[in-house]
Amino acid sequence: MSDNTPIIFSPIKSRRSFDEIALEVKELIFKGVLKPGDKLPSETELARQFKLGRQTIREALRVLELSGFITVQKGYGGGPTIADNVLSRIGSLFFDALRFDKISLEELTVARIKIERMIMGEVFSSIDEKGILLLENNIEKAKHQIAIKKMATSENLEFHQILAVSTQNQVFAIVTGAVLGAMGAVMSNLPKDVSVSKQAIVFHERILKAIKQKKKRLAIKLMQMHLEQSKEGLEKSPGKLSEKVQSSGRGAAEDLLLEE
Amino acid sequence: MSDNTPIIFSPIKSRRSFDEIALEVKELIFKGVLKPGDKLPSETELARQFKLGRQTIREALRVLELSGFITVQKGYGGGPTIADNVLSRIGSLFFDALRFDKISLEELTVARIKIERMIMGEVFSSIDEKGILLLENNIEKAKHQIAIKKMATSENLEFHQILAVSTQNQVFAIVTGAVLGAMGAVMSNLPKDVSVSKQAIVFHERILKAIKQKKKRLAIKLMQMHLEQSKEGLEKSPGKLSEKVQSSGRGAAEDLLLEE
DNA sequence: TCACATTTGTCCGTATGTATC
DNA sequence: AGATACATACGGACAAATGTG
Repeated sequence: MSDNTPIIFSPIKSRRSFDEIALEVKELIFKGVLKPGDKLPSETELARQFKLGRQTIREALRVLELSGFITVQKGYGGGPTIADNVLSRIGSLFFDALRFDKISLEELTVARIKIERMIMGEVFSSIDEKGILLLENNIEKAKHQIAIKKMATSENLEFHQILAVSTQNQVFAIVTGAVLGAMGAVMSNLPKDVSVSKQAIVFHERILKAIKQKKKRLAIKLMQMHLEQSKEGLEKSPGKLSEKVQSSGRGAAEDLLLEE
Repeated sequence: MSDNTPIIFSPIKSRRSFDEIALEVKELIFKGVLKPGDKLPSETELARQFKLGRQTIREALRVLELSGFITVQKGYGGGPTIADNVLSRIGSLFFDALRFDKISLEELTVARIKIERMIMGEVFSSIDEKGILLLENNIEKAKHQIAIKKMATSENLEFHQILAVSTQNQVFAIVTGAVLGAMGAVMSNLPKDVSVSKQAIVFHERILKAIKQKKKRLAIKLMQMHLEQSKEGLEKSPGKLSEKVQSSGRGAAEDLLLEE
């Protein structure tokens, strides 16, 4: 009940030095002083400049890394580099959230249908030639997989991601990426059946055709049918996502942490 | 081209010990062995159990903290506690993405309208008495804020979150939580104007009324109007978010990092 | 109010692994 | 192969915060 209080804000109690350092670097990035590809000084050098210990600097770098602002390479010529991974971090956190909340397969597929239906509606006002080309190439790639008797799961998911990207709205792209990531994880735990991939490709071709012909209602309808069919396929393999997705950790830590 | 491939997974090159520790703890959380509220052992104790240095443990804790899985408190009785802040982390990363100019305010608000419109459609088939009660309570809380001449921003955002939760679909709740988190971050950087909160509450009351009367089309229409109005309000504060949000950093780090 | 214990935050010095030249 | 530069990791120490008696 009290758990329904909104999420949203974390109090600004950053009196930890490494948080402040991370914040300063972020500000420099937002200002454009530091751009993706730029290299930050090494840990020891940063420690010298900020007059802080290396441990503190390291934790600041962890913060920046986990927020998608830098990557770190070791070895000669390595060190922290400004990156642009915020979106992919959002995607992977989203996937974590799915697992954390133990979302059911039912919920996931239902939400996917609604979301992709909505996106299909958006695509028509924004897709360009390049987007259509991407879709065509994707279908070719998928067909090639089938031709060599392989599943085309990731190619087929990519079809939907391309559609989301075609809305020209990153928010849709992020949300879809996250949901499809979860779907991919589910599907990777399913028995392989090439005919499933084949069915999907047929739908993708029909959807693409509808897009080319600017038949919006048809495209939306086809998408709906496509996803409903896919949903039914998934339902035949029983179980919750929370059970499906769990990597079979052998629980080394389990005993330790709980021995108390 | 190759950059269009979906986000989703980061390569598993985690040869760093702290990444592995973080992963192990995450798995325990996913499995349900560790639940929000549970306390982890102290840093020194963890170091002992995992047979690692305290520094390594600390970095693992940073990873977990930045992913929203734990919070850390200092002092007696403090230490790491399992938390459920993944959504708020996603929200703040969304906000980072906005400032990084990866997402425009336009994109965010447009996406929000489409998503909430969709959710409004779902609410009718799933909301129960409890949900309606939550909405009523929320409006009361918001009104109380206004009564004492305060903004009701977070209360008003919560209204929308409650709607998303009412769909009984966690995916919608998560997506909405992330988007609203970003909206909240945006709004917190806007000049305070109680009349804005007031306007929103009026709409919320009308929407709630429509829900009670099972007038689906009306509710959707009201939601759309409400959000369009809110969007216009945001657009009046001129410029891009990236300009608005900059905290006037005095650039202490700037000179240092660039002196090379 | 005053110690006191616990735990994070921060520092230093040192050693090891790793990638590049 | 060897030297260099860097991140990774260890151990020990002290400061600062926070709750208890």
